Amino acid sequence: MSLQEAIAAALVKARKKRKLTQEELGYRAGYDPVYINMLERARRYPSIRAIFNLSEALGITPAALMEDVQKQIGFKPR
Amino acid sequence: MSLQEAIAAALVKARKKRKLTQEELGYRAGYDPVYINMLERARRYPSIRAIFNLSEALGITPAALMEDVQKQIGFKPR
DNA sequence: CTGTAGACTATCGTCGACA
DNA sequence: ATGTCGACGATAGTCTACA
Repeated sequence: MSLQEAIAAALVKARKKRKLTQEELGYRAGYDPVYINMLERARRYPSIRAIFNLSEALGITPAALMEDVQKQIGFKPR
Repeated sequence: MSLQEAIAAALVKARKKRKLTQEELGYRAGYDPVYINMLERARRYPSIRAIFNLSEALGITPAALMEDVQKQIGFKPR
């Protein structure tokens, strides 16, 4: 599983937990729904700015989102 | 303190803790030293990919780096 | 409600040079 | 060892439209 795919999966999971549509999330985070869709299909790497905006709209911390991603790709600092 | 500045501060702090130069960090993380310099002067927002690469080179987790940033800007999920 | 496409603008990240 | 510049190619993110 690539980093991009892990981010996509983490975003979908967090959004569904909050029972939001891609469109609602886009609106709340200030992004185009088409872009949200691209992120969830692993077509784009979000900037850290986007991560913060999306996290806030999702009601989770960026750190928590990162942890979810780390687990999926088995990240280990050296 | 802006998000950009918080990221810059967190990166400088982590790099100095590891006693690396900007050049060494750039080399280890696979980025141009000029770019590391830009990040540390708050001139660029790193992509999430860069965050992962930099974190690995810094020997910390991306989540830990994000927590440091969150604290500095007082991030609160709604 | 989600996925896809194309064309667009803004920003990331590289590179050579110099102080 | 760091800071700065300008130019550049690559990629983030927008917008309209349709299935």
